Amino acid sequence: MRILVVEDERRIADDVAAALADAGYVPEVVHDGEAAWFRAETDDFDALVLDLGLPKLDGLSVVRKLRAASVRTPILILTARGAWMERVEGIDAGADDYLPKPFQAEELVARVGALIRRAGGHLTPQLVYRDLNIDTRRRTVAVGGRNVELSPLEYRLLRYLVHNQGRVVSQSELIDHVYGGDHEPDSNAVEVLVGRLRRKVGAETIGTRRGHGYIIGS
Amino acid sequence: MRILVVEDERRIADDVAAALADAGYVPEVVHDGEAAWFRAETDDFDALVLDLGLPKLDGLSVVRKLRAASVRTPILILTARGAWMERVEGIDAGADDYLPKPFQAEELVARVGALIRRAGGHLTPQLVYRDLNIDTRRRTVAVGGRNVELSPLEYRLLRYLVHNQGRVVSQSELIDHVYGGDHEPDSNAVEVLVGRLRRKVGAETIGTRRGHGYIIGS
DNA sequence: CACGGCATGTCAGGAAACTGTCAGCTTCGG
DNA sequence: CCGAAGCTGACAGTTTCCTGACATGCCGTG
Repeated sequence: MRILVVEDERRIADDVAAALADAGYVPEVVHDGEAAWFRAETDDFDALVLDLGLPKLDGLSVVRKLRAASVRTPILILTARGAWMERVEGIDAGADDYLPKPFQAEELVARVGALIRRAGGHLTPQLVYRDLNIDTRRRTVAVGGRNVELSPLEYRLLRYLVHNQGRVVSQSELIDHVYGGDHEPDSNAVEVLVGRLRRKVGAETIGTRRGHGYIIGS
Repeated sequence: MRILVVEDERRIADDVAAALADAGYVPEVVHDGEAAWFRAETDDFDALVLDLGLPKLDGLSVVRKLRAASVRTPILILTARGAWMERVEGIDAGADDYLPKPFQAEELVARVGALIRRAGGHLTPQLVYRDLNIDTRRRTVAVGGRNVELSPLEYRLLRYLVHNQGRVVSQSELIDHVYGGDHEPDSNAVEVLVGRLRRKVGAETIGTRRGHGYIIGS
């Protein structure tokens, strides 16, 4: 499931993208209205998450232009708290739902899920690699149908690898995405974590590319 | 039977609430459109009584948004005398009936009763998980057929978990939805609450995902 | 008003899980 | 066969969660 996230504030955009990725979606982020319009009209997303205060072309105009162009992708708009005018205008312009800032990442994910379900009747996003299955709603992992208990870090690591399956992921990239960046650089924490994860999901699941990083699904 | 009354004029709101309470309903009063939207979407009422001239978010928008969000609760709108435009718009927006002001309290109660009867099976007043049953109208909880007394917070917590059964719910999400967001961030109130709830409904009902949150229905 | 009861938050102690560090070992590439 | 990279078991510090005890505040009753 691909989601286009349109938000100019870097921090919020990153948070939203991370939360969506958490849930098994594939977010793409752009930072201004023109890019949003171009991407949404050119490509086919399952949903849009759209901030209203945008550079170049404001969010409402994006909604109107897309609807005028018969783009029916469900749109969730983000509005400042109490700016009810914006909400009403947004709905009028053709948005499907709104979420007042500040919001819980979980709530955004839930709303996006609801939008997509309403639009197309799809199910909970699941990440799959062979007989390994990550249910992002339950936050459970099953291998060959058998449930496996993972710690928070193990879960994030596995999710990131499965999400990027077929690609080699370097240790520093993992530190960025699993630990949020700040971590002792010369530490074997990742190696230890990978080891523990392998014991739980099966050693053959995660491959090592000596000197490059780790990979799932060679 | 729970009725959400949305009316900004204090006197009218009180009268309506009193009349409904007399008739055996359980009224809840809010005074602006945003609160109405929040309560009606979050919770499960048997009917809405909705004034049109509201602060923050007008009544018609509330109706439209609720219907857009698939909230099917029957809605009775209150309109000024002779404002037939409003009535048409209200019905168009998805309201089920209207009552021109001024009105007799008895008539309002009668109409509300008719609405609820007409709605019949639309609502989901029962939340169920295994042998645990929540009657949202009576606000009662039964486990294995035996009634269990819950405090207000315990009830809300349980309802939220059952409503989201099969999904891991983080503590911060619970703080948002059970406490309405404002709460000391480093407090173990949620843990204590969960503990007390477990003692009442059976410890095995609520699972802990260490580092992730709580879940019902693993 | 004093009282008790109830709901709920805070705190402290402890158990269990989580995770980083380290040292020694294995494996791989050249 | 060597060195570097990666793996692993053991250990310890930290975090998370649970629980009982206590404090506080509210509310209805006598």
